[in-house]
Amino acid sequence: MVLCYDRSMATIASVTASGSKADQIIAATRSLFVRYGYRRTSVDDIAREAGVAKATLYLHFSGKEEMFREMIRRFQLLQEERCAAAEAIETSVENKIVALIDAVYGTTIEWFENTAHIEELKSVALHEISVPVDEPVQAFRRRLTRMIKAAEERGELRLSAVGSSAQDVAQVLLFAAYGAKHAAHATHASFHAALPGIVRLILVGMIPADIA
Amino acid sequence: MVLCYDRSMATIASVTASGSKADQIIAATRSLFVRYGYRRTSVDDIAREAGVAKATLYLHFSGKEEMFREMIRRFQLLQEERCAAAEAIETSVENKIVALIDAVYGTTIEWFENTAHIEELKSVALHEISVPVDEPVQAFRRRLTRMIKAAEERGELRLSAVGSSAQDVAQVLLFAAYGAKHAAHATHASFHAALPGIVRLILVGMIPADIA
Amino acid sequence: MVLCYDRSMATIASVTASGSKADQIIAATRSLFVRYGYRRTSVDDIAREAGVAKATLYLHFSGKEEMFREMIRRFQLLQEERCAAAEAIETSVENKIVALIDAVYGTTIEWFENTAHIEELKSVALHEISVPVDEPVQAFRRRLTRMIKAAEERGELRLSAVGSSAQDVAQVLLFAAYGAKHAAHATHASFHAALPGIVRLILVGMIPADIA
Amino acid sequence: MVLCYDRSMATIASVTASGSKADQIIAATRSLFVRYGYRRTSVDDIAREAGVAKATLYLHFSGKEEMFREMIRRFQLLQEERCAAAEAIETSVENKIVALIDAVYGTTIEWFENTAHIEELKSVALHEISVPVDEPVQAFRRRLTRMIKAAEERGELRLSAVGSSAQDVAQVLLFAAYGAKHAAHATHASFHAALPGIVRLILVGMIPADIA
DNA sequence: GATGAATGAGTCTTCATTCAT
DNA sequence: CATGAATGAAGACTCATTCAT
Repeated sequence: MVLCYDRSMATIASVTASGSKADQIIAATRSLFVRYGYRRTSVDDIAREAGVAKATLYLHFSGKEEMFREMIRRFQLLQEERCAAAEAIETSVENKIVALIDAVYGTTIEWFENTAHIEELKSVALHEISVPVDEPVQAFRRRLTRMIKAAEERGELRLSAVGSSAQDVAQVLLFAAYGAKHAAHATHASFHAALPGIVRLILVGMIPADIA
Repeated sequence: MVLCYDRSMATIASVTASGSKADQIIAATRSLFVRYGYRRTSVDDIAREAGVAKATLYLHFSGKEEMFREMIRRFQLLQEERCAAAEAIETSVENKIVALIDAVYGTTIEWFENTAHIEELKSVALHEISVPVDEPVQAFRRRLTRMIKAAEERGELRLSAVGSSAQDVAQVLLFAAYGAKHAAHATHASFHAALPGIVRLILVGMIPADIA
Repeated sequence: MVLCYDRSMATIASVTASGSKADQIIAATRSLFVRYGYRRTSVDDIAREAGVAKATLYLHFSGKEEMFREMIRRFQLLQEERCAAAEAIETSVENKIVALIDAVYGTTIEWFENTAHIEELKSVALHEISVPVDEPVQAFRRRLTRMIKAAEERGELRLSAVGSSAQDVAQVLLFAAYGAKHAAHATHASFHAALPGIVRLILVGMIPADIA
Repeated sequence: MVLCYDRSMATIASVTASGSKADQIIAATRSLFVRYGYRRTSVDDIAREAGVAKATLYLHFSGKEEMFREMIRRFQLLQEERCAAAEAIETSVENKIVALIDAVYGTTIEWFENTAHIEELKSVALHEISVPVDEPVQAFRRRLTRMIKAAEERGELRLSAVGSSAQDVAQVLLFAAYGAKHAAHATHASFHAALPGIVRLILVGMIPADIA
């Protein structure tokens, strides 16, 4: 199995490096939101964790919401970078799909440590803070569809064999991967390990005999 | 397509019928938690929505947590009832699988109106209130696996064709359905409509030529 | 030592006998106020302890305050009865004084079981409910003074020996008895046992040699 | 009569001086608890009296209980200081006893303004907040006993004359002083004035003729 | 007479945010 | 830049009392 993305290029550490005060604050924000969720984390907690006075937080960010927004922004930056890397790899379509899903969902698991509060965070982002956390997922779906279409055109996948469109296949892949990400007790490692099998099961009927 | 479960038997209305005060309170609880989540819904809000004084809530329930617990209990009762009905239908394995998934996830979508707060609620249930909301999902997985195994023994599915175990297939079905349930803007209707296609795509390689 | 008062004449049981509903309620009131104090005892608690519905309490009493007033009234009735009995005994002045103090303070200890909440109760009685709980104590002081004066006239006590008035001696006796009553962990029995020694120590300088 | 303790050394003012916010809060706490008792005083009341926002109270103290504890702590500090001063005076045993009692009970009357709520406060301290308010009183009893024993050894008191032990005499002195402190309407001044007479009456039988 | 159900006013406590220094 | 101190608004929960049955 190829290494899906070059971890040295973009790591959590590189995005949360504790250089500036702002970095410390965002690192504290991520850590606490992961552990306790948005609501249960008080601004006091963040200040204590970041080792600064509460008022200092307000020097750098307009409030709790902006700290959250910035934390998400850094996450999406990392995710985006890894996605681009995954698309650039030259390998079989199956491997590329695995790499892309891993870049998106694997990064999510890594950053958010598969926290039980992930969807409280998502819910807050969408409904109270207006961060379009769903947009990257849509982009992901489009990328995946494009990848499958290209493979079909190259003859690497035969969608006609299962009577489904590229959109349908991308959709089901995405659904299954999402489900796997949310399986209880999933870690980045377990997700990483299970992914190829899931992709293979879904694609199995579409791979021409001469390739399989 | 068969009707997955007989809606006249067990509907949300039948479980939240506004007969007693307790029913009114639980109905208000459900409605507000769906709209605003657990934390953002205050006990005052619930009292206002239910049309009773705050103290009355405490006459019927020991606190906010117990209102939540009772709301979940009623949901699980409904879900359980529909699952049993789905398992009892006599039809093709594909239809039965669709019916079972619909009984579990369709009911969830219906009850919680696919709220963006679903996982805040799940998180609160699991971590702060100790309601085992995951247990029914495990039961669901076992039922699904059993169904697939039975179909294989009857020759209705050929797992050997894709080299997967019944557990694997059940797992992927569950992952995909979970993903579909969480798709943005999914409604009970859209989920209901998409489900057969998803199930078919995953099972397509395992259905013997003489049946398909 | 003579028996200070005839217990068969007036006992707590005879005043709180659980005949009527009102009796049950007052018995519950006494028991709970002794155990938890006035504020910490809720009307719910009283209803539960008395085995009646909360609304029933309000049939018999206008509110929590009146239950308290009635409870005090019954206590004072008992105390009064025992005082009269103590005064009627024919014995030495020292014994009579002991008997009188015991009738007042011993009854208090018995009724209120030397509760730590005694003065919260007194404070509530005086300041919020306007029950003159101090009045009986003043009457007691007058009785004691009268007793001492009579003894002096009879030559049984010689106040001139210590240069104090009957009022002064009564006062100090009363102070010391009050202190003994409030000693930590005092029970009715321990108070009863310590009382003669205390009285003797205070009177010792006034007893004529021919009597002592 | 000697001045029992040098008031300029340790006064209520010096302990509650309204320098810091915490001081203001404790001063308000003392004043309100004295006037209304613990339960009847709400945190809102304290905030209003102290002239700060309610949240400010929680900045300085963890809650109502801690405000109470701190108020008691300051009282005990003052009491302790005055006791030490009383013991150091060089004068007759009678005067020293009066001075010591005044340091303990006089300070209590002064600080708590002989409030009717004194024992609700004591009860709350002992039973709900675990402040050992009885311990200083025990220390006081030991000091008093020691003082009497020393006087006996010096021949200043003759306990044999009344057939009592030093403990007994200390006990009765303490009881009587406690009673005087709790006399209705006692003020610090009236207590101060009555104390020497009370002590004298109790000690009168033990003072050798050559001294008296 | 007795009660189950209901409530308005009040309790203590927390939190995101601001401001003078 | 950084902070200690302060706060208004809101949160969950309790209680003595009332009323229709």
